[in-house]
Amino acid sequence: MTKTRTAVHHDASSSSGDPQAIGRMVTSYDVAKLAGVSQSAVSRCFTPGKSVSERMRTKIMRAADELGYQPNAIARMLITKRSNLIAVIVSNLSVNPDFASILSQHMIERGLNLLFFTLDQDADADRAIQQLWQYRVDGVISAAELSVEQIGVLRERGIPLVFINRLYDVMGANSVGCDHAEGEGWLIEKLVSAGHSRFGIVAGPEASVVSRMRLRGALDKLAALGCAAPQVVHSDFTYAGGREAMRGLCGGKKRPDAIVCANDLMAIGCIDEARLALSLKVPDDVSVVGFDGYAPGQWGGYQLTTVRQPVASMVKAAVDMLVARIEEPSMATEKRVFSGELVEGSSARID
Amino acid sequence: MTKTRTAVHHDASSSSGDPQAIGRMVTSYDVAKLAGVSQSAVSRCFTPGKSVSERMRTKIMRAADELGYQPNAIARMLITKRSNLIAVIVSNLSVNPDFASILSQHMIERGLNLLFFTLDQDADADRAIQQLWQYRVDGVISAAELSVEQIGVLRERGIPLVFINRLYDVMGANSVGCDHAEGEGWLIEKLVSAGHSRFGIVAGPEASVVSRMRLRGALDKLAALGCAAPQVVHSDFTYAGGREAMRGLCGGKKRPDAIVCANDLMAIGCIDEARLALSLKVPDDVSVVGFDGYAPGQWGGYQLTTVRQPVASMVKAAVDMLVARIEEPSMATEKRVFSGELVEGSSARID
DNA sequence: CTATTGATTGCATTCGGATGCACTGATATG
DNA sequence: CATATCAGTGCATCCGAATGCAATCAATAG
Repeated sequence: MTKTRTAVHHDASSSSGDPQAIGRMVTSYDVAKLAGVSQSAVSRCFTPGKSVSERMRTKIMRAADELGYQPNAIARMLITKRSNLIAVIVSNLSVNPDFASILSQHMIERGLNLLFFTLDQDADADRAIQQLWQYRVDGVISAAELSVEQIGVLRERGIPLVFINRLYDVMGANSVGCDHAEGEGWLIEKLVSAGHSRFGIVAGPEASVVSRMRLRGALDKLAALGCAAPQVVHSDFTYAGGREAMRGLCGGKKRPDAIVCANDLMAIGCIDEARLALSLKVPDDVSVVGFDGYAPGQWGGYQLTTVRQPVASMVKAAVDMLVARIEEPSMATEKRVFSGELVEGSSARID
Repeated sequence: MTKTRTAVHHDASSSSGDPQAIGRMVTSYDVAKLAGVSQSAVSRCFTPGKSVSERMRTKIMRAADELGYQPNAIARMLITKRSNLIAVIVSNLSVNPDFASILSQHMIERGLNLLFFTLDQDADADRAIQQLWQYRVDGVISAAELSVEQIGVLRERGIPLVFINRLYDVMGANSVGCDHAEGEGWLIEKLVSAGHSRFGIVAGPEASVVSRMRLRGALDKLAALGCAAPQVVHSDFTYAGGREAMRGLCGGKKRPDAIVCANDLMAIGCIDEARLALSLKVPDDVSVVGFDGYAPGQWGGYQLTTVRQPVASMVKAAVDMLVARIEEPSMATEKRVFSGELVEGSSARID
């Protein structure tokens, strides 16, 4: 039986006059045939940690090289039930551009590959979850918000999940994040102690968890320091949104002397609006602070005072946590919270 | 035999006291058993275009829903030899941040999924190629430069490849790109006809194909218009690199009156350097133009004159071309070149 | 010299869905 | 009424690598 099969394989591969020319895949049987060993031997040879004699290894490797053989990950996945695939979910407005790049490096080091999903519409999340399940990914890293139901689906199916930059209090949702409230508190402290008293806050969308945490941090600190309640407007995390928000905040009679933005991009918008449209000097007339560590915020024209999120540490932690969970599924749910790093730029008057 | 097998499956799944709780996967056999039909029927039911009666379809679908069945893409891939996976290769400095997002949308529409590779080190490219081959991706879109050997490997293995934003003249390399030379020519024309005569060019790295094409376009047009040879410096496509290049160009006695940058980010760096360090007015003292359509370039402070690459069209074309090639592998190699769109901002004096 | 141990190796089976083939009815045609 | 046609269906097999088990063989121990 096995012999027949091997023969068939050989026949097929030797009929190289195949016009389609895509050439039948080289399989472990082909290598086995050429090396004069069994298919099992070839398989073991390509599976780290299996016992193979040196003689056999070199024989097989020579044959494999000659044929250009690479194990078929698909077939391997089917039997081992390990795909070495990690699904990464990002929403279009989320995150840092180099997030994907950093993540990718960590994956490479661990021999994992990235199945990438972006969410533009709400329906996309369900589709993504369906797809990643069909591909039997080993785990999921999400930089986008998911509904409780969606998290539940992953939980039921036993797919390890780690949120990055979103701290959830949903059962089974591991997460890695930045302490938004703490960082926002630092900014407020700095601003208050430098004498600012009329605060304007440009928050993100009401639905954004991240925005809510940052807002809460700011409000709590202001209250703790006995400051007057700030003027709060909600925007959309974009540059244009920041400009518009600034226009709104400075329209009234008592213009704020400090603007606290939920992210750097909006802060940049605020600065541009202040300088270009409102003829205000930053930071002399108004201080502006952001949150994130978005690279353009550090350009010469802005030099934003902000809290930089430790993206590299967060990504590393997320991958570590995910891998740990894959290897030990019963692990307890865990949150890892990193402090941000205060960046004192010249966009705010803080002595 | 089949019955035995089905029975085994059922036994396993009914022993739900399983502590590991990851719960055996639900297979088409389970669904077939519950619906009282054959496994083939279930398979046909989930394969578009196969003939199944309405009665059977509803029966099967009900059973599938009840068990939460989703076909296992891995097993399907193994037999159909179609993974519905597209590898996307980007180098860390390449491209537009929203490139991935746009691409993802097109993929979703076609039922394809994205296997994502970023190249940070040179060795990464070979690793990526090895991996994507192991996963038997249906095709590759590369926004990074690959060596002729690497392209050759893909060709030999019959994996369709489309470059995006890199036009190659290598056999078998399909590509989609922007007409860099043309766009650069437009910019030069505008600048010359507005009276600029002393040109400084900030090119990208010498090795960058894109940079070379843009440089060539500028030089050719300048020569065609009978202008004096410009001063050319090579930089690295970064903000800091742009600033440094500007410092270099303006160090001599005869300062250029127009700076042509190989991308927008460097142009932004040039503008900041001019304004903040050299106390030059842009565009009064010096005009600066870029290339790309990088969003921050359009912020109020910069309003860059540039050529916007039609990213959306390019991505769509790349996906179309790739899909066509997957379906008809013998298709001739093709290049699709899009014209950019001239954006006349206020960073250059062009009347 | 024989028994024991442990490292290699091959065989047969398995993963889960797709599909060629043969078979069943039912409808359409002459 | 006999026959051609065809949509539906089940059976058996296949895709390509991993692995439990048994067999083999060499080396060490007694």
